[in-house]
Amino acid sequence: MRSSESDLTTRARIRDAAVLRFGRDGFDATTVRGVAAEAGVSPGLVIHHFGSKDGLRAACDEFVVAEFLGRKDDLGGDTAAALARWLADVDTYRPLIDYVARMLTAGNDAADALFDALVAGTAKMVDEQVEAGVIREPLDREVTALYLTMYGVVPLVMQRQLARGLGLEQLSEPGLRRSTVPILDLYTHGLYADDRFLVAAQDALGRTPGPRSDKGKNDPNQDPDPPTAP
Amino acid sequence: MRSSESDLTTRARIRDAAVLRFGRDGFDATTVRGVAAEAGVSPGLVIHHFGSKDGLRAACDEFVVAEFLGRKDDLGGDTAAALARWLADVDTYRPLIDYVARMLTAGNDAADALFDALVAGTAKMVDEQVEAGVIREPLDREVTALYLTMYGVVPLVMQRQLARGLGLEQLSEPGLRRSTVPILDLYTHGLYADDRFLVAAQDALGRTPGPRSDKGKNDPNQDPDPPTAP
DNA sequence: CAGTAGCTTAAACGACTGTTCAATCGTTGT
DNA sequence: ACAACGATTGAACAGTCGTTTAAGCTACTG
Repeated sequence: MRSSESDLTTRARIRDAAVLRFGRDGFDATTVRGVAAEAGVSPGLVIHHFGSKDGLRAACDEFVVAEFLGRKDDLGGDTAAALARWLADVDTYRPLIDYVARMLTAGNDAADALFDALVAGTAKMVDEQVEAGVIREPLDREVTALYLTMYGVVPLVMQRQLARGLGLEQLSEPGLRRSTVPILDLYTHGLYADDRFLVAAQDALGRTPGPRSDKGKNDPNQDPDPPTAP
Repeated sequence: MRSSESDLTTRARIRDAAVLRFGRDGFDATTVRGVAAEAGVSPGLVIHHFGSKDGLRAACDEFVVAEFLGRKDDLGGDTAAALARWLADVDTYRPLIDYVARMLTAGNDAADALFDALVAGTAKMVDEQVEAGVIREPLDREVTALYLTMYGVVPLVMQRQLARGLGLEQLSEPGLRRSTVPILDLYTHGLYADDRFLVAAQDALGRTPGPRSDKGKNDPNQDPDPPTAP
């Protein structure tokens, strides 16, 4: 995904064309013939190099993940930094971003491995920064790291809706810039003015699923995040 | 999506079968023949009732969205409550949940309309609860509502990864229960121990994109959420 | 009872799909 | 120069897809 045109192996050109198409249109909607046309070769050559369409997908998975994790195989490294690096330059990395976004909602083994690496990276970061006093001690580090990871990648997965919500044609760096401060504000001061919801949930869930939840329950104000269920 | 078997119009049975298949396997991977088999009818009948596979999708979109927004067409209503209601009883609503999750990453007009309704509902809730003093005044209500909406639906969109991260086969009510308190903790106390990141970002972005960002920039600790870009 | 309108089916059509295959081209090694 | 081998192509194959069509079935209306 660097040189714009030739001076690349034909195999690499096909792979790049596939990353582009898979990311832009999705795996099912992309045809071998389409990839071949994008790469300027015949359909048969695509199969010759990758065995099958699924083999092509596997090669793309491997390439994009390696590109994303920066080729250093020490998982749990700087995944968040890599994500930020990509998003800071969304126009050049768009094909890779789109591909990763598709992967994260795909549901195959490669996608699972990628997500696990992201969660591991976030968990490592949480541990380090809690140690350093930058982050509060979360009530549940594991679950917190899991949700922080999901919150971190959801702008990729839902980039269409995010761009529309920001009033943009497509995701762009200035658009994302507008998000930075409000999100840091949320992560710094939280959303709620006090801890009444938290206390209510702790009261209701702390004991074995009991009856009396006379406070957290049917107050008209529901929060927009995952459920509570008395 | 209520009665388990018959006493339903054939058209409704086909529609329910389609919601199930579209949600479980995705639109492209679902065949008209598969929907017909699921509903116990012939493929031709599916087309007879809905005109085309895309017509079937449109009917499913309309049905699921109506079911989700509770049939009250006053958009911006209790969408968060509806979401919580579904997730509190994830096993019975799984087909609808899966379908909505697919919609939100689909990229058609119906999906856009659904997401807009969700954002509108969240924005309304933010306004009300800020008024009531339950929620702090966010720095940017619009962007905050947008991200709160995405954070609210990401457990649906990434339910596979969420379930895996929680150590479950598939999303279940007890699993989600474990998430409640840590998330409320995040929304109550925030993540960071102090406001150094927020202040740094405000310093860097407050003025016109200037040079001097001697603090917020290259500190080794990146946060897992969308980018910052000096 | 006759007739008509809609529900339903089985079979087929045409367009696409991933993949195969034989043949050609270009390069390299000897 | 020749042989050998991988790269590459165009055409073809078999399968699946969405959709069409003609015919049968059911149920209600006159």
